[in-house]
Amino acid sequence: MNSYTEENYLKALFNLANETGEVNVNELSKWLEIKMPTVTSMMKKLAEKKLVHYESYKPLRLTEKGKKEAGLVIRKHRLTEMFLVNKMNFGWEDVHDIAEQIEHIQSPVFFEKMDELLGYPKIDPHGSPIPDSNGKMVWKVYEKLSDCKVGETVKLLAVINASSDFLKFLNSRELQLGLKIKIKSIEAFDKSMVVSYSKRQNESLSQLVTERLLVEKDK
Amino acid sequence: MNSYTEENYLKALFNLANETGEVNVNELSKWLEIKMPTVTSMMKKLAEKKLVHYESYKPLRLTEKGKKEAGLVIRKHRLTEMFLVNKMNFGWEDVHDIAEQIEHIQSPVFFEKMDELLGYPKIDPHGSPIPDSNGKMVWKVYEKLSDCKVGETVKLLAVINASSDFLKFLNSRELQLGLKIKIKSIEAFDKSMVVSYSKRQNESLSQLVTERLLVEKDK
DNA sequence: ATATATTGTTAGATGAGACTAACAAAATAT
DNA sequence: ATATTTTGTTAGTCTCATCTAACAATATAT
Repeated sequence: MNSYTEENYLKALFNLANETGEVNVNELSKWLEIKMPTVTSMMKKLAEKKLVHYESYKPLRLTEKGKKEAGLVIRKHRLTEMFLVNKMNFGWEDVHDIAEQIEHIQSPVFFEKMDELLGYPKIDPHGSPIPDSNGKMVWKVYEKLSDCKVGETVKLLAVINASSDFLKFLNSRELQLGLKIKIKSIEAFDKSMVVSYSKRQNESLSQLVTERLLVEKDK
Repeated sequence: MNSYTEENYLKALFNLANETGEVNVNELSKWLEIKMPTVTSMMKKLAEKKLVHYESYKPLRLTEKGKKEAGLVIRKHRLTEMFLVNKMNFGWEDVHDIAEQIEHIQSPVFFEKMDELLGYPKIDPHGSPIPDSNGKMVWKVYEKLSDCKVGETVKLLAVINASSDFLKFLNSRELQLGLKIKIKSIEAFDKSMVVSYSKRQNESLSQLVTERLLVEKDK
């Protein structure tokens, strides 16, 4: 069994991993707001437990075992977010901090029950995939709205870097997952986009917004 | 803010308090399965925080502040148990260990939402009162079934010392809160009772059982 | 290619919450 | 009333997860 703290390191390693699965000590340190020496020593501990590949001065990598256990923590987090939104009527902007705590509850049956009550969801309220009970997660291939072209119509399927403030902004514009968005124009100067969706015509979205919206080309 | 550990001590002090509100170090130590020296030092810490009245070699007593904070932890515990049973379809025998963890979640809004979804319940699934948002709790005056007389008809309103095994036993006899129970006879020898309720006629209940069932005389 | 900046490690300290061993006070039994 | 048992405290140690200070390795810039 991993401690509360260890679970947080595993989750962070998973979330920060680049294409090759590597994470730097410094990155992890900043992300967790924990000083580097503490991170180093925890990495040695996780290496002992065969959860992390650790070599001095080399980037960190989760082992297969580490990936699985990290995936299971993320599963608990995302199931919780989904439960909070769908069963407890929280807004998607309010669930992160609560899920951050509930993800550490030790009770398989508690999360199984959530999963069942939710009807075995595949994605969380922000469109992120929920890992399966083996910790395996598959990201669909989405495109950033910022990479789309004028005239295209796309479907909003996920948001990334979903801070509470960003989500509140989306709420204020009635932007929610599943919406069809039509790109009317793109400002060459600042890459801001004018888009239309549902009853909203010609809303302007800055690049900071459009690069956090993940979409699929409408078929 | 009190730590996870401090919350557990407060809760234990509250639950163990006798009529005068006193608890011995030894009792607390056994209850928490934590050695006495550790308990003593935690009591000094809680005394520093004005949560406990502590004097060497004297019994422990929660301060008013301590009572309130303990009540709030118990409130979170019992709201959680109610939520698990009423909203997540857990059996009353399966909720204690999960609630024991969730009671420490730091998120007032999370528990307010539970309370709201449950319709502001006054008692938990075992019939124990749920403290109000100021930590105040009122026990109704119940009687033990073991103190009732032959011929009386009573209503089952709460269970005490509700271990999972005890609750499973009650399940097996279809004994649940709200039932009307008629006392047919009492065995002088071992104080066991023969009772009838719902479709069950002449079920025999040992004294160990009857003294854990809290009832109200039928009016 | 060397100086500088950044990143990472080692060593040692800290606080929380647990422990054991030893002792002291209070309660109980003879 | 004294001896014994039970309860409670003190002192010191341990582990976990954190920190700072100092140093070492690697990366970057001139």
